[in-house]
Parts: sequence; structure tokens; C-alpha cells
Amino acid sequence: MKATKRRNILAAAEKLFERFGPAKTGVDEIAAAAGVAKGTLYNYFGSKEGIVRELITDKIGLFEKALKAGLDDISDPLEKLKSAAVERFRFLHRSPYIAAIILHREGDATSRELASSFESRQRGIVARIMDEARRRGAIRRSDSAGITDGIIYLLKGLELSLKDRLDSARIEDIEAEITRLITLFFSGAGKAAGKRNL
Amino acid sequence: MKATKRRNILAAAEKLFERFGPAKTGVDEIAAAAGVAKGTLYNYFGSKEGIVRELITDKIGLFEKALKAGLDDISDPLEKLKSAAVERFRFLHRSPYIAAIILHREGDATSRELASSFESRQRGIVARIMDEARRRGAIRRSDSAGITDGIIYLLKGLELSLKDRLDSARIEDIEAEITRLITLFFSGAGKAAGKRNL
Amino acid sequence: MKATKRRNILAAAEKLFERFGPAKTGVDEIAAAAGVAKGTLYNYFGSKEGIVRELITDKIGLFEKALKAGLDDISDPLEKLKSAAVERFRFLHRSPYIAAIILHREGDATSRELASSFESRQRGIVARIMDEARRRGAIRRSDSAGITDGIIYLLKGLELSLKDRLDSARIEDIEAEITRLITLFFSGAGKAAGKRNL
Amino acid sequence: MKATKRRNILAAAEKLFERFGPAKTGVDEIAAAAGVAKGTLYNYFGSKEGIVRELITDKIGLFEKALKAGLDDISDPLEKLKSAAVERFRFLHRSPYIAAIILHREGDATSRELASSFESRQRGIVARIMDEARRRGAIRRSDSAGITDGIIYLLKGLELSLKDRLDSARIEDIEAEITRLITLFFSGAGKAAGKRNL
DNA sequence: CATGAATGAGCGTTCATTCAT
DNA sequence: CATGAATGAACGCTCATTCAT
Repeated sequence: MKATKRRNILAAAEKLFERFGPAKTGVDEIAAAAGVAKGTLYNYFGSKEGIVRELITDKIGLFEKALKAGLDDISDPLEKLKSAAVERFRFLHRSPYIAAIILHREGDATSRELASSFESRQRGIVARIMDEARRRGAIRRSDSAGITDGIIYLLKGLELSLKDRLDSARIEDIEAEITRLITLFFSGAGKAAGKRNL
Repeated sequence: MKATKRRNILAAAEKLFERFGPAKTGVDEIAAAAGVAKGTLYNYFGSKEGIVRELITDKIGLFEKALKAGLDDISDPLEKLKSAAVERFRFLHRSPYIAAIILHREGDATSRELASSFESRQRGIVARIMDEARRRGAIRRSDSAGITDGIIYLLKGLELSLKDRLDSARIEDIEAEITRLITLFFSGAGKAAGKRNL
Repeated sequence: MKATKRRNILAAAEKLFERFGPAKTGVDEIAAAAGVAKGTLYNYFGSKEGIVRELITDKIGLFEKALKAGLDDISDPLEKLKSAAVERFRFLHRSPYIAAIILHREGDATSRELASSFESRQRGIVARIMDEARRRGAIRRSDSAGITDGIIYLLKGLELSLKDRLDSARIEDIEAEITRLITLFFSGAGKAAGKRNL
Repeated sequence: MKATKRRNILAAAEKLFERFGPAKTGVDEIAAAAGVAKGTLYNYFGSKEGIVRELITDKIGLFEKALKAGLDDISDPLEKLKSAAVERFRFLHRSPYIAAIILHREGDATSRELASSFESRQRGIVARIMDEARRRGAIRRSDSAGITDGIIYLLKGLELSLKDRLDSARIEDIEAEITRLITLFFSGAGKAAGKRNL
């Protein structure tokens, strides 16, 4: 099993997935694009889903590594959060088929597990940032778990709406909106609300 | 064309859709489950997509009617918002295949249009509540559009994560989380953030 | 069984057949156009083919009556032949779906029988004209049966090519061509041929 | 893709087409008769239409090659014409489903194109023979295009009537009739006609 | 290991006919 | 007689997977 061939197949698959999505990409197309026989795909990956799985694992791995490295250079928690959110957005925007699996839970059981563990690690990253914020006294209340969830939901919802948004807005605008919403979430939208209800 | 049979078919289709989703449910299965011939489905609905469309239209119609009725009984904007969010959650939780279409934009062009118009009406409802909140002085800043978007994203993200959450949490807990997050979004999570960035 | 209803159905079917042909016309469409229920068609005609059959029988009957009347006014055999040929062409051109059955032997066994008997009567008409021509001394040889067949084949071949011809030629041109070919067939194309081979 | 299997499939298809015609022959039937899976047909031919196309193309190719070779051995134009006509008849008689497409313009666009180009080449062959006849002084008038058309129509009409004729006549009789009619067409049937009308 | 020909269950749709009302 | 809802076999085609070479 030459590692080169493996990489060729994955590269070919990725290109096609990005354009058409895994569902609309046939195994024949991947094989043709990679310059190997269809059977070879099965020797290496066992199934079409296997290709998807491996591709996602790889890309997620790279993204998470880069994300962590990027966060190390930032000290302010809110800035860390904004940066992480924008990077996450960029990653999912770059690989829409991964976004589809992460957000929509498409694919087989293993893919969904992958997505699930990705989200759990993402939550961990946000949670750690929140902890730091609390230690620094930047967060006034103890409900950091709720805030963490809120951040994650906010991002997911925003990422979900990407296709719609991209029709009318530029990427920079969307990134600006992400930081704005996170800031808004931190600062609160209402005056009296907090006093009345919490 | 008896209305009873129409309902039987829709009921059978709904049951299957809820378990497998429209994509994985064959026309033969619907026909078998409804106890009619395949051709009968086409006499009533014209196409598989026609069944999906009618089912979604019906359910959305009922939900929106109930939602509006429920909101009329509430005067406080934040309470209105919480109620709307919980009702919306319940609706999508009850009909996961509608959630799939609404959230994921799955299905054909018609389904996506249905989803798109649903979301636009949903946004309208939230926006109207925000307007009222602003008129009452409950919202301190003028960016009510941004807040509206934030609310929608929050809900979508939360609804997206339903399947995962339902493994570990009870529905009541999730509903409580929804109201908590909306309140949090109103009151703000951080102390210094607002001052520093806005 | 009101005769009016019968006629309505046939009229509706004819209109549709002329535009789309029997194969592309559905029983539903005929019923709708005739303003009756689908089942009624079956009460009257037994099957879709039954409608086709009856329609053809009617039209052929009318055509043959008119044809014979027209021929009575002509005395010269060659002129009779030309007239018959042109009338036949006009008839089949006016009712392309009948042409399809007459020429292509489409449809069920009964329709094919209808077509077969039509052709046999047509041959009879031409044969009678040829007999008269021989009695008048207008035909030099005794092979009048062969000539009759030749005429029929010539017409059929020409009618077959109608669709193609109609793209490039006007109807008047085609009618002129018919008389020209019949004349040609009578007068002979070659000089030496006849002497050498017969 | 083994050529043997390709031939097997074509042979199976041909047998069925000859009995029922391409329209009434299902893909499943061809697959069953060929002893292969349905998918295999699509691997080899892409579509049902592809099978029809290939079959027709092959047969027409073989026929035209043989036809040309046969004509090279004959020098007299009238004899050439007779031979071509008889060969053409034999070909269409051997492959009735091809006759159906050639004569009736049945089938999809591609089949009709095939038929159209076949007829155009056939007309070319006849036209070339007529040219030669004129050069040799065997044809008395200049309307060789009209004569060519007449020949083609004659043949088509005759071939159309094959099914009927075969009930009552032997093939040899029909072939004799073809040569008789062509000779007749050359020599002319009437005495006075030519003088009166041309 | 590599190949790619072979597989076949599954898909949504059509429409002439039937038959209970 | 009239109705039209119900029928279901038949259609051409797809594509992830298998397996003999």
C-alpha cells in the first residue's frame, strides 16, 4: 500500500467532494480522477464512506492543530474566542462537505461519531477559554457552561445559514458578524432583562 | 378522492419520514404502509415530492397558527421570545424530518423554498417582538436586527444539536436551557466586554 | 347510450390524435376533453384501441365515399388515377394518425386488419381504373396487375416520406409531384430499357 | 469488456427486436436473454437506445459494404438498379426492426438520424446509377432526380407492404416483382400518356 | 495488490384497465 | 349507464459493492 496512492485518492476525492459533495460524487468518478481502478479504492478504504471518513479525520486533525497554535498567540479570552470562531467558520466554509457532516449529521454511523467527537472537542476549547475568562474576572457569573453552549449554538446556527448568507454578503461581512454576535452575547442585549430574570 | 384516504397516506408517510427521513423512504414503502397501491399515491399527490410538500405545509401551517395564538396571550417581550423559542423547538422536535428540511435545506427546490419562507416568517416574528421590546425600552441598543439574527442562530444551533442532546438530557432540561440562553443573550455574559468593544 | 355522447368522445379523441397521435394521447385526456368520465369511454368503446378503431372506420368510410363520388365525374383513366392519388394523399395528410396505422401497421390486430382491408379496397379502385384504361387501349401491355401494384407502392412510399418532405416543400408541390410520378410511371423513364428487357 | 459478451448481448437483443421490436422489448428481457445482469447492459451500451443504435449501425454498415461490392460487379445501370433494389429488400426483410426504423422513422432522435442518413446514402446510390444511365444514353429525359425519387418511393412502398405480401407470396416472387416494377418504371406503362402529358 | 467487468436491488413514475358506488 | 378512485405491472436507469483474473 503505497502512501502516495493513498494520498492521490484522497486528494482526488477531496476535490470532487468540495465541488459536488460526497452524495453526488460517484465512486467511479473518484477512481477516474485518482487514476486508479475502482477496486483499489476498496482495497484502501473499504467503502465510499471510508474515504469520506478518512478525509474528514485528516482535515479535522489539521484544522485543530492550526487552531490551537493560533490561540496560543492570543492572551485575551474574548479575542481568543473571536479568533477561534472565525477560524472555525473559515474551515467549514472551505470544506462545505465537512460542514454538511459536522452540522447535518449526514453520513454513516462512524461519520456521525466523528462529527460528535469534533463538536465535543470544540466545546472543550471554548470551555477552556471561558474558564480562563472567569479566572481573569472577565465573566460576571458562574454559568460558564451555559455560555459555552450558547457560543457553540450561535456558531452552528450561523454556519448553517452560510449558503443563504453567501448570496447576499461577502465573507468579510460574515466574519465581522461573527465577532459582533459573540461580543453581543458577552455584553448582553437588554437593559432590564438581566435584572428582572436572573 | 376521499379525505380519509388522503389522511391515511399522509399519516403513513409521516411515520416513515420520522423514522427514516423522506430520502430514505421509498414510494413503495409508503404505499405498503398506507395499504394502497403505488398509483394511488400519484393520484392524490402527483409525486413523492408532492407528499413531502403537503405534509410539511400542513404541519407548518398548524404550528404557525398555534404559535401566533400562544403569543397573543403574552405581553412581555422576553417572555414572548422564550415562548416562541420553546414552541419552535417542540415543533421541530416532534417532526424531525421537517427539522431536517428546515435546518439542513435538504430536499428539492420546492422543499427548500418552503424552508426558506418558513425561516423568513420566523425571523419576522422574532423581529416584531424585538421591535416591541425596543419601544418598551427593554433593549438598550439599536442593533435589533443583529439581535434578531443572533436569536435565530442560537435556536438553529440548538435545534441542530438535538439528536446529541436527547441522548443525555430530558426534554424539559432542553427547554429550560433554551429560556436560559435567550435570557443570557439579553443580559450579556461578560462584564468588561461591552465596555471595551462597543 | 346516447349517440351524441359517442360523437363527442370521438370528436375529442380525433382532435387529440391529430395533434399527438394515439400513442401519446392518454385515456384520461380523451375523457377530459370529451367531458365524460374515463369509465364511460370503456362503456362505449371497450378499450382505447376501440376508440382508435371506430374513429378510423368512420374516417375511412367518409373518405372512400367522397373518393368514389369524385371519380365518377372524371372519365379519362389517367386523370382518374391522378385525382385518386391526390385525394388519398390529402386524406392521409389530414389525418396523420390514420396514415400511421395504414402505412406503419401500428396498433392492435383489429386496427391492422382495418388497414389491410383499406389497402385492398384501394388496390381495387386502382385496378378498376387500370382495367378501364386497358379497355380504352391506353395501356399497351397486359401486366395491369403489376402496374396497379406499382402505383400503390409509389403512393405509399411517397406518403411515408411526407414528414421529411413537408419540411422543405409546400403541399401543392407534393401534389404536383404525385401527378408527375404517376405520369412518369405511365410513360416510362428509359428509352432502351423496355426493348431490352421486356 | 469482452467482445464476446458484447456480441452475446447484441445477439440476444437482435433476436428479441426481430420478434417484438425495440419498443416492446424491455431492458430486463434483453438482460435475461443474454444471461447478464441489467447493469451490464449499461456498462456496455450506456442505454437501451445505445443497444439499438449499435445494432442498427452494425447491420447497416455490413449491408452497405456488401451492397457496394455487389454493384461493382455489374456494369449495366438497369441491372445495377435491380440488384441494389433486391439487396435492399433482402436486408430489410432480414431485419424487420431495422425496416421499422428506416421506413417508419420510429424510435428516438438518434434512430431517426440514423434512418435519415441511411436514406440519404441510399438515394445517393440510386442517383449515381441514374447519372451513369443518362451518360450512357439509357434515359431519355433530364428529370433524373424525379426518377430517383420514384425509385425510392417504389421501394419504400413495396417494403412497407412486406408483411402483407409474405402471407401470400414467396420471397422469390417478391424479388421478381421488384425487378419487374423497376423495369416497368423505366419502360413506362401507357401508350398515350407520355404524349399527352409531358 | 491492482484491476474493472459484473452485479442487482432499488429508484420514481406512467397509464390502460377495472369495478364498487 | 355514469362515475372516477384504485390498481399494479412495467418502464429505463443508477451505483456502491464484489470478486475472478
